[in-house]
Amino acid sequence: MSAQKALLIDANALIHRAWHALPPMTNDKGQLVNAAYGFASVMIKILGEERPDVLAVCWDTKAPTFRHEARKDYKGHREKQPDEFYAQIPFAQKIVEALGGTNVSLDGFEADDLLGTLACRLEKKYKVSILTGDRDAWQLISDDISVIAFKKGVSETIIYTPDTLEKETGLRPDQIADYKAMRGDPSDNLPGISGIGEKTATELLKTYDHIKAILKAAKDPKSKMTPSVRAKLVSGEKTVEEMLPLVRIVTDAPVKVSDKELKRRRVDENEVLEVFSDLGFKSLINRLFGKKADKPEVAAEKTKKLPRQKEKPLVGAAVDLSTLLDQAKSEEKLFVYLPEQIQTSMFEQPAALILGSSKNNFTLSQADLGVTAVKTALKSVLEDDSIKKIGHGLKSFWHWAAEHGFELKGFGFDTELASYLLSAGERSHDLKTSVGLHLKRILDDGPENNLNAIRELMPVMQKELEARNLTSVLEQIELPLIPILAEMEQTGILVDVSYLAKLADELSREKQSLEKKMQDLAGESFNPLSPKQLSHILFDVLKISVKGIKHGKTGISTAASELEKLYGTHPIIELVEQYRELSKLLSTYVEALPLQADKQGRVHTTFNQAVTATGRLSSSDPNLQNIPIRSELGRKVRRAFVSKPGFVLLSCDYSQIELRIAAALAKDKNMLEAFEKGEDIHTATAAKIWNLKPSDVTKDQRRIAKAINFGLIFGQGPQGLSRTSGISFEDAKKFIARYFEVFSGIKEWMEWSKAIAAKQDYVETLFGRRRFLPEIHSPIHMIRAQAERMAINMPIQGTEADLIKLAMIQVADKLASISKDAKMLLQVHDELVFEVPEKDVKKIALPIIDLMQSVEKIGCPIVVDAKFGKNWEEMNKI
DNA sequence: AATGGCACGC
DNA sequence: GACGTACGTGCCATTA
Repeated sequence: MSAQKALLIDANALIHRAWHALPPMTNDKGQLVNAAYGFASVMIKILGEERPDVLAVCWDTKAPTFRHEARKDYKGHREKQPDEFYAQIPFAQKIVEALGGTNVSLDGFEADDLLGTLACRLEKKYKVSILTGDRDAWQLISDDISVIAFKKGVSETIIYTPDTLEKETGLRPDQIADYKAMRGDPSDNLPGISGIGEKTATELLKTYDHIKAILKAAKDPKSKMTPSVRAKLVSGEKTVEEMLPLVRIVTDAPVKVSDKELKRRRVDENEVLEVFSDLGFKSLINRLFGKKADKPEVAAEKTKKLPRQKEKPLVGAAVDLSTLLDQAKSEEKLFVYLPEQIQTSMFEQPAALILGSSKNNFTLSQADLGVTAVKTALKSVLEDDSIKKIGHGLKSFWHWAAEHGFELKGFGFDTELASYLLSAGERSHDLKTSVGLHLKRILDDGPENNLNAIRELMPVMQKELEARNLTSVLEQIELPLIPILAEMEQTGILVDVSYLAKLADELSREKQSLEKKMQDLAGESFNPLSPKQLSHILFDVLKISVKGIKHGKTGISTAASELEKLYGTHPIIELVEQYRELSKLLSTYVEALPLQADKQGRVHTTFNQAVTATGRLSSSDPNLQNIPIRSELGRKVRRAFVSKPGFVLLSCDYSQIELRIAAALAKDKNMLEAFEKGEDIHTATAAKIWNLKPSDVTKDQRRIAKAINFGLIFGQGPQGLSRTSGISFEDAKKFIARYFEVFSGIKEWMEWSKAIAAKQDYVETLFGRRRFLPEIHSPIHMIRAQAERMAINMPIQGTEADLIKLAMIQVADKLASISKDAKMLLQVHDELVFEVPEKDVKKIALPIIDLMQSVEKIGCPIVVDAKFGKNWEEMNKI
């Protein structure tokens, strides 16, 4: 039997947060109830999550505490809140009672001390969690006591155990009081030792373990402390000793309540109903009991005036679950909405689910999900491929389903993806925006309204997709891709955490030595990551010549491309570049990745399917599509991505895919010919430009040809070419002219693409995915030119995206049939990464290569290179 | 919290 | 006469 749970709450912290976080809300009696409302909302949420057996809610009292007596100015500058705030405290206390909890307070002690006392007492019998806003409670943490803290606002929480505390602060719970005594606490008006801040205090505790040892060492002239720190400590000793009893949380306050009294009582629904309806909290009633509130619960003072929903659709009437699921079965479709998707604050519904048929809705509560019969019924529908799911962002729903033990099947329509296909490049494809754009009205808040909006949006969007020939892109590409991406995200990729720790050590040391070298050169200390400070050092202090250097809005640019021009003028330039690279790799990858890994050491990215303007995926949290590869140092980072024992990573990438697509779209004879012969494309290009035999092409000529080939994909001009390949503007112009003579098909296609963009306002990929380019008509040259480059790039990049997405669908299917252990892990635009059993690499790689190459006949041969290895850096060709 | 600058990938 | 290669994400410093 698992241990019983006790939940202790710092009520003052909670209600203060709610008071500040929420706009004024008045109920129908004219009472201000925002703080009580927020308090209740968080209580409900946390009780649902924790389900504690003991619930004690601790309050400060008005009476001065021993701390005030010791220091007259304790918490001296705390702002007094208006009476409307204090009036809500009794409301909150009533709520606690109704929810089966016990209010605890004691004159002369703060809530913290009561938490400490109760935690220590209950720890023997219960797993104790303390919900609080401030860090003082960290000192109470133990193996059996954890602290739940609010992260931002109150919507997210973070749980501290001895381990996580150590990780975040480097300190043990018993060092927290010492820390605070030295550092002080501005919010309590406690001074601490002046000159000892966060860093020094932590360092000292790490070195000397506790305050006594620190003070002792401070008096020892032979100690390793710097003289200034020593001096500060010696003069601050008295303050510290005065502080210590104040910062220590009391664990033996004379609290009278017995353990038995603290046991959570059965919640009397009628009592809750009475308290909440008395306060006017209709939505909370709704949340708890699933009953419908007729009106918005409280008349919030709206800051914005919004037109309301035009008319309430004649759907959405509530029915019971089995009726609804039967309807779904016979209609072969099911509308779904996950309320947490739009959870913007703590005050909305906790995780539950709304289901809909064509005419009815059913709201599933968290509690419903605990019922076996409900789960069974749900499973038969969610896992039925023939019952098509319709929702907004079905990938999230897949994850939700997986967490609850369902394998979601049947992807019928996704309003988010539809919105993306209809207007890729829009910043947001959220439901509110879609409703505004396609239904021409404002979406009212509330999960049911959201589900109803999805139901209303679908036919409208289907028509628009049909009109733009985008139905097949949705049905053949985007919808089937959903479960594949979801599974890749769920699987994650293994990172070698201990290797990264070593690397972090090595790089930090290197970073410090660079810092020192730069300081010596500059003669003063500065932050090389601050463009302002850096440019001051370079151009004012060191007086490096600035000829030909760009001036940005804020001053002289210090971007790498600009610093390159200063190469050789001063040794510091090189160091700055190294320093930047190092910091970037450290902060973005080496230090960040281990924090993102799960217990098995795997990191799970999110593949965003509705972000890019061209149809590509993007990856975030963490972004695994920009793992370094080019520099020596970067490859060290890449090495951290590894396969699990007995497996290897397999990487299959499309070779020169964008250029092949360009050749195919343009039907350019010469370029297609080069690809058909299987020649090295850049050498072949050079050979054709300069009328040479391929074997006579020099390295430099190949390099320039390669630069032009790349430039083509981006719509680059002579200026760009001269910059990227280091040739003169005049030469660049000549080469480009010659290039277009040889590859006249390419030139013609580029002109055609710009023209077609101007004619129809959009361009499209081989599969019909569109990007709208209204700027193509701009009278401003620069804007128009930009749109023209997009008109060239999008069909190429977008076709690539379509191709690899189609390949992923086929490969995922194949993979399932040839190996149950092999997994697809990542997509990096032209590359797919798999984790496969070591012994089966070839058996698996060959069909994958085959599928990727033959996914669509585009009129140009498609070639896939495959490599495998124990990590993502050292890989061998297959 | 939002913005600009910079750096990483394809 | 001017003319800055497409598409992304994340970190840091700065400003508000």
